[in-house]
Amino acid sequence: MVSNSLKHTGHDHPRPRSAAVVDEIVFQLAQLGYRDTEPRRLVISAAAAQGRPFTAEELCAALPCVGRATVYRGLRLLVETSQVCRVLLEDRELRYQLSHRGHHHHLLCAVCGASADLEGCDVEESLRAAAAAVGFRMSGHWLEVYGSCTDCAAA
Amino acid sequence: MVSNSLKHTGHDHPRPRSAAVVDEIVFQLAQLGYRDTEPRRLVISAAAAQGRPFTAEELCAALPCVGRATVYRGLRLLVETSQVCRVLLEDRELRYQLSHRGHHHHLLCAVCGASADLEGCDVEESLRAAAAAVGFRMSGHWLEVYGSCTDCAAA
DNA sequence: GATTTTGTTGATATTACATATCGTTATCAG
DNA sequence: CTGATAACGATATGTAATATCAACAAAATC
Repeated sequence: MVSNSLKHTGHDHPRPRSAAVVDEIVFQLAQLGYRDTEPRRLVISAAAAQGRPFTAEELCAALPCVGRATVYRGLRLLVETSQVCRVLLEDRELRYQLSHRGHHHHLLCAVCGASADLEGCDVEESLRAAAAAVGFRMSGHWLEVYGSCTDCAAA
Repeated sequence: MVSNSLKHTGHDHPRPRSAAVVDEIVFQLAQLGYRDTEPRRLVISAAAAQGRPFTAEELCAALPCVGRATVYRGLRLLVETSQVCRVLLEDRELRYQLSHRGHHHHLLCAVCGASADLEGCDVEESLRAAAAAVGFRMSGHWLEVYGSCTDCAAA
């Protein structure tokens, strides 16, 4: 049974890295009362296997044996529990990717589609101050940065 | 003829402010080779009449006498020519609003839907530096700030 | 281990939003 | 005025996501 092998945490046979990620997320969900199901594991596994930000449809295509509704529901659940975060492309296409941190921003390569996390940037306070100047009380923000990654900039 | 009265720029009868805005935008479009048509003026006029960020559907509803396709085309033209800018709500709903400036950001009230422009905030350089630290060459960014306006914060 | 409870699944229909098509119409240059 | 062509609009089509609901399976209870 696949789910058994995924639950297995021994070291005798090295498993793909992603399996550990799936186990971890399933565990997090269990803590919140969400069940451990085969289709849900498949969705998580497929999401973890993506090398770059992906769309819901791409996940559906990668999981022909899982119903569309289940993929969408699973993805929404992952977003709600902050296991996956939304990424907005320059052409405003909505994509997703695993998130390992809390609040952060993305650097998106317009050429190859790669994504990197933006570190060491605290716009938070300067935004809050600018908002206050206009009488706004800031509660959140959304930021995406577009450009080209090292490789694509070189080529 | 309505378009004639709109073109009129005399001062004898004070016209609604928005008429001047429409004339200005129509002029800008003419500079770019776009024709001055009645339906297009209606779209621009309706967009200018909105008190807050609006959706394409809202414009369609406000303009029952103009075809949907025309409203969508007009809106897209206005975005392409930077006369109108896109606003992304927290629930990722896409809205529009007249833009009087070049690049700027929006403060969006989650309660009443009001929007204000964010001034005196230059995240540009700090973002560029943070991106460069990861090897990215930044070409642009998208930022929306959410919160509550003065009135809604008080209530 | 069997049974009950209830969250979950998935085929399908439906909704919402946006664009494509294409014959007709209106604008504007000459 | 007249012709070339941009623009219009009714409609069809496409796309993305959700709603429905009977059947199912995971976890709890007995």
